[in-house]
Amino acid sequence: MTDRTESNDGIEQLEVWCAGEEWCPVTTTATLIGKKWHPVIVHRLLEYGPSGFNELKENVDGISSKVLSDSLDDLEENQLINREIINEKPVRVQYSLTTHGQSLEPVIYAMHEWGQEHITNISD
Amino acid sequence: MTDRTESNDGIEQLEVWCAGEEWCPVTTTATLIGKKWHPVIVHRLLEYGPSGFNELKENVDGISSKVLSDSLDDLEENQLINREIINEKPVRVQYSLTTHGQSLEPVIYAMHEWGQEHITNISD
DNA sequence: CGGCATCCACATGGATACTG
DNA sequence: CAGTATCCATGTGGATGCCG
Repeated sequence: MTDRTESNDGIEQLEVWCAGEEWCPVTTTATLIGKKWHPVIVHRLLEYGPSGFNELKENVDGISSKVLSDSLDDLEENQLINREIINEKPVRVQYSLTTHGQSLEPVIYAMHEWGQEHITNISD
Repeated sequence: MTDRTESNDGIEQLEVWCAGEEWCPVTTTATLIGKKWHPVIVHRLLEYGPSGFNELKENVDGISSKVLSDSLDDLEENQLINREIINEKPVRVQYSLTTHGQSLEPVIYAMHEWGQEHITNISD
């Protein structure tokens, strides 16, 4: 399972990132943000900055309250975003990225770039 | 919804990637690979090169046949991977990345890097 | 070896309504 | 404004078995 580096026929130029490791960073990252809406939410927070709930709802292409709520919970649990009540009455909440969340920028950016370059020609 | 660029308080250094656009590349990319196993599968194909089904199954941390099969179908539909029968009897199938799939390398790599840097200190 | 079929539990997601 | 509650349809995932 681990000693397969010699069989990299044809892609030797590719650095073998985690061969022989017990856990895989890609797997773990995918577990955290490998959901349909998570990257989008992070992206919106990166792009528009700290946002309120409905503001986020508007910006994330027609996500429902429930799904957004669930996703935000999930992201907060994983310490990627911050939930802050900035006003009690009327209730005003602000979601922002934690340092952790902000550090995802390269990932999101890579996704964005890839999307721009490679998706239009698939169409559907 | 679109004229919010002036409210980017504090993150002006961030290029606004797709403000005002109808569709969002991040969303579309997330739709394609925003699943728990998809990035991992792509990663394994990047790392180990073309692989057979069970080989892939071994390398993707204990994924079940069904889920792997479904995922491969999905990825193939989206033209990210290639399914090639290289032997009829005994059956020998090889999955490899298409050009499209290979172009995901920066995305996967970004995920890998992020995982390495930021996950160990969350622990759980 | 490379799957697909089946069964079944559970998660996810949308719609709608309602609250403080 | 910021959600939660509820209902319900569909999706997803694991286990197991079987087949060429």
